[in-house]
Amino acid sequence: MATISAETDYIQPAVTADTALFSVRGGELVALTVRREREPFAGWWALPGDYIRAEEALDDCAARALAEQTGLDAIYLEQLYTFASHYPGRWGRVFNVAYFALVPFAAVSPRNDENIAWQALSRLPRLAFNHEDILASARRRLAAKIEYSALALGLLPEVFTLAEVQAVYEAIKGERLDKRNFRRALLALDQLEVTGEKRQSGAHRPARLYRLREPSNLGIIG
Amino acid sequence: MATISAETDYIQPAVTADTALFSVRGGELVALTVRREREPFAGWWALPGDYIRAEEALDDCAARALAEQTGLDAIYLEQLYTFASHYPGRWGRVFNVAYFALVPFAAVSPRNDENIAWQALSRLPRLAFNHEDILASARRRLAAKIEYSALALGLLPEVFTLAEVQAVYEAIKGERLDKRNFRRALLALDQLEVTGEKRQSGAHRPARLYRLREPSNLGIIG
DNA sequence: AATAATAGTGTTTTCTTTACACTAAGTCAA
DNA sequence: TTGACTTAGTGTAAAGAAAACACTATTATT
Repeated sequence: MATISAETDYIQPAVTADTALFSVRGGELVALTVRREREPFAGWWALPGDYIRAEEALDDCAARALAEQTGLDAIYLEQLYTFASHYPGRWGRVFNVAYFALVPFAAVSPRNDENIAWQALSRLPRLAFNHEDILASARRRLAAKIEYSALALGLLPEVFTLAEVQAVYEAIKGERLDKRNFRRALLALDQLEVTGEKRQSGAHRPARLYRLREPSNLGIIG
Repeated sequence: MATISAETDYIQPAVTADTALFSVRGGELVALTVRREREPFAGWWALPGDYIRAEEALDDCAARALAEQTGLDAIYLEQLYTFASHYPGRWGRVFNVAYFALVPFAAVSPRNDENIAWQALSRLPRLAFNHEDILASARRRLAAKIEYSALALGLLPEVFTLAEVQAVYEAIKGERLDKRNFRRALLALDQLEVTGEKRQSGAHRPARLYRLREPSNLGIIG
């Protein structure tokens, strides 16, 4: 029987944690990218991420990179998949431990930094490394998860209309939903409450505004 | 804005692919373990796995380790989660990319090697490294996946009775299932066919034997 | 005052899931 | 050879979940 291979045989790769961060802007699903400053792929758009440090936990690395590069803090991150890739020359072997998360659009956009941008998934630019693969994989996971969880509530701003929530779900699932069935199911989650305020957005009846009842445990479901 | 950290800052860890391999023996869920021959944890039971080699893909590494250590070949492996751990001394940082898979019990048991053993999950010995955590995580994934897929059909031998399939599902889910409902749902998957043979196993009516219709695409579902 | 646009609301139908009990076919022992 | 025992095998009814479906309400605009 073969055993654990000889020590000379295994390699010493670099490990990164990279996050596919989703939001919805104008009913369209978007992902956050940051512009790389150094080689390789200097100047390219990439997912926020960093090399892991000695003694650092994977989750912590993903959270730290996100905080450093985007200012986002303390959001729910879920590990997605680990990708192995190989780059010629001195960069060598890289393992990407991919994470994904959802945030309200407003959580990042105020920071008007040219090196951070939301990209619509429907017209994504080329990304550095294998980040396009990571993003595609995260998008599939997102669509699958949303089927059986209240996960997408994490995408919402402070207050919102039910039509806006429906737009988020439709953007993620890529299909139209029935208004009455959607509202019934959403309210049955018992996570929303009415604010009493209304929002006027055109020459028509204004919509009631809602807020999340308990912002704490979102995304844990499922 | 902070950027990708300095090159001196990141570390060069070891990366392994380890597989939680499940089967069912006598209606009980079991996992395959191999005995470690070298330090650290020499003599302990561990999950089959190995350090990844230069240029090797993660999936290939998991498959190779499994083939070398157990003789199993060409089974469906699904990546589960990546764990980071740290061991004092010269072993340093290790990342375990965990996989999980299901096989018919007979696929491994004939090989009567003292250094390979199926362990009942209900009375698992201490395992090397963080392999108990990996196994616990894999068991949760298994239970979740089986809810909405035909995954557990991968656990079956060449031919089998419906009662045996039900025992597999009951072992994984940890609850009793209704015989009629189970059979109806199972046959509705349209993956089984009758062999025409029967199996006598006691002083009672013999059971019809079934086989898988298309052994190829199991586990892909869900 | 009429028009246009989105907000908001229940019921019916269909499908899925669950609960539930008896007959069939074999072995074994008296 | 017959009765007792054991597991195999089968259908239907009820409950619950999901899907289909259309009209009234409220505001701005002209």
